[in-house]
Amino acid sequence: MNIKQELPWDNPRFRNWVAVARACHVLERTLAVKLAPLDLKPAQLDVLMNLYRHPGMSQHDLARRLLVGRSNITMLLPQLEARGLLRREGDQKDKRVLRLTLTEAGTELLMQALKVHMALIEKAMSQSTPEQCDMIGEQMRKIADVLREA
Amino acid sequence: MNIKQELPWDNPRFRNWVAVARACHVLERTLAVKLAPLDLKPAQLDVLMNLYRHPGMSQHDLARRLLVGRSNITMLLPQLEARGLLRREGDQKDKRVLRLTLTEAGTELLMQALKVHMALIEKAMSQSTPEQCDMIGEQMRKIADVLREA
DNA sequence: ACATAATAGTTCAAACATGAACATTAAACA
DNA sequence: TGTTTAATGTTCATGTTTGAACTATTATGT
Repeated sequence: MNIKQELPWDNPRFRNWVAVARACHVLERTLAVKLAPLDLKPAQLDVLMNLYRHPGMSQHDLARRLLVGRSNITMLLPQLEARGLLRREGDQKDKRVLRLTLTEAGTELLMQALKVHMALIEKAMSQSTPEQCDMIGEQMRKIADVLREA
Repeated sequence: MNIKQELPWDNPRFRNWVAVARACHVLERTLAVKLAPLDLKPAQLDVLMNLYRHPGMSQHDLARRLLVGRSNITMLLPQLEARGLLRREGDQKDKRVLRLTLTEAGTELLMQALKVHMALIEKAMSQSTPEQCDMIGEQMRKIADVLREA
């Protein structure tokens, strides 16, 4: 059995996915650098973005959206709350859950961070035509769906 | 000024990149689970893959390829070396550098891990036609190039 | 040759993420 | 109703990642 014949690097799907992973990794690292002046990490930006789009989320929902453990959220939020970027208020109907909302300051900081994020993505995706860009997004959404059932 | 007009979520490039990031994240998490039986983490698999393709690499080169700090490598390698998966040998010409090579056992484990990784990628990318897949890889390589100059 | 710069790797403390065990509250159901 | 099961969030111990300071070695410039 000649193992070389089965090497993943000969497989287009493998090579191309490696490229995807690399691009993600590079953009994430670059984002971290560009976000540093705002004293914000990519993970924290993800929190703010999700709270902006889904105000009143519970911590559990937030954790699932971020693909992260609940305890991670517990450790992450107090920093942001102490900076006055978000509020945690107990739900009246279900006393277990905490409802999360951005404050004015949180929204403000988010908008600044989004400018940075957006500029980076523009730079990255300016290589692709709108059609290519949409196709990539479509495929990636399919991939996420397929894998979440795995 | 109506801030809503500038919201990134209205921008296709932004939305589509978010999908890319999500897909990467999901695949990475899934890979971690599937790799657990081999007692291997994604980061460790990356090390093995790079040493397989570039035998005799220095730790510094490895760190740069993995987009990670040098100290990370220093912390990562002893575990793998203790498991007999790789060797670290001092370069004769330059006594500062350590040359890294996979052992037989390391190559063996890598092949098993690659089967797992490959199966996952096959499942993910089976959604795309070969043409779409190649196009995605091509765009992603461009993105990585553009950003590394940023 | 000598002093200065740069490079490879290590160490260490701090930040961060993870998962299991736990307390509290709610839902299911007998 | 009362008991069991499940869900939410926290705590804590463990492991990982990071960046700055450090040692040792090589390159550069005078």
